[in-house]
Amino acid sequence: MNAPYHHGDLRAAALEMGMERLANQEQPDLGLRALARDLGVSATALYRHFPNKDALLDALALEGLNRLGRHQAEAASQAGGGYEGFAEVGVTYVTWAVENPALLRLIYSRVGQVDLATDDPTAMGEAFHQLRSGIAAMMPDEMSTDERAAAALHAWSLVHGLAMLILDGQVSYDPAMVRKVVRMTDFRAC
Amino acid sequence: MNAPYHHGDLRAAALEMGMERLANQEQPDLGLRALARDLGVSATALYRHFPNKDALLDALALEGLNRLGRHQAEAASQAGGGYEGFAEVGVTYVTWAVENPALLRLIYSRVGQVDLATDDPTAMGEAFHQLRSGIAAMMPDEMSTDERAAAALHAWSLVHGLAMLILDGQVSYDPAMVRKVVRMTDFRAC
DNA sequence: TGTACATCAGTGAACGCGCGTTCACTGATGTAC
DNA sequence: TGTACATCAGTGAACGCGCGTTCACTGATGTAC
Repeated sequence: MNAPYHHGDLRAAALEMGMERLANQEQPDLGLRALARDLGVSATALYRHFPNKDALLDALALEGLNRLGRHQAEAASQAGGGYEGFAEVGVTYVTWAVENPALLRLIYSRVGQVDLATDDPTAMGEAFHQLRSGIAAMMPDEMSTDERAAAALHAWSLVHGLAMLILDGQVSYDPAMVRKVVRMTDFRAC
Repeated sequence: MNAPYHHGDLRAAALEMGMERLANQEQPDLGLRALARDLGVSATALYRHFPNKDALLDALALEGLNRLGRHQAEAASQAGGGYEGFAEVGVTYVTWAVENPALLRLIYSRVGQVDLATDDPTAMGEAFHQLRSGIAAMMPDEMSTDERAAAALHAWSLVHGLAMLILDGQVSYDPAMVRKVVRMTDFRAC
């Protein structure tokens, strides 16, 4: 656990503590009062930095999505192009999900709803768009735009579904199995 | 809405009303008190039929899983064998999920946790096992047992992931797109 | 340099909410003799 | 046939909980003159 908040940027401290809480949970349930308690601060203090709880959760989800995006981008650059790189990035997605279950759930639960109240309603959509286009960019060159979109959605669905099945306890996490299952998607051959 | 409960089997009425509530929600949040209110019955009355809220939710999840299983089995028998049947069953899974978002979420959220308190803790595991083996049975004959398991997991992950992305509002529901994406998994060719 | 004032991040008390669960109870139904 | 009794599905009141949010407030910090 972090040290309780003393002085400084409470907004940053709240996000940090929130991320830490999420890192130690399976479910993304996060209470504003509980978080304030962790910070050693009154619940109302948080209202100086977030208009309401939703905004706090949105900020956490956005931060999480950015981390995921960075992680994926890094994996993509390290793995190089071609099929090997593509498969590696897919495995990386599942691994990250397994390591950040509550955060992944929070991300996907927050993006769906339209949040016109948030100061930057498009931020998360933007971040997701990057994630998606990152996937699409790894498709074989000879594909048409439509084919790329479908193939990207296929790949995203596969790794996301596999991750969710593992997070929900349907499938035990086995890196070798993940690798094997991900590599069964191969757009070159077919 | 159903008519409020008058007399008869309250347990059955509660399950029915619960299923109806879930059918009209996006999220699987279901309160014991709220359900009792819908039934026109005191909250405590439900304790005559369920030991606690968890048992109620488990019963609903089990019922939902059975419905899903029946739906999948029916689709499998109608679609016939071979690749066409396999792909059709996959599309059916996604369609059912889109039509029963809260119920699907409830199912997957309940199965994970070990519920030793429940009178039949293995019931859901059993039902899921059937779902899984139903998928595995559709794999090409020439596959080894290991290959079948991996291929079944791949197929399950794909449709489940696609369904979740749609339920979470990441991807708009487009039957033609679903069909296209599902059919990109083809274990014959590769 | 000192004083008046605005700003603003924090506080604690309070509101109202819905929840799961417990408790002692009532009243109808069925059964034994 | 009538009476005593057990069973059991329901009731309403109450407990304690944690939550998100509001309100009027305090006290430190910085700035203008």
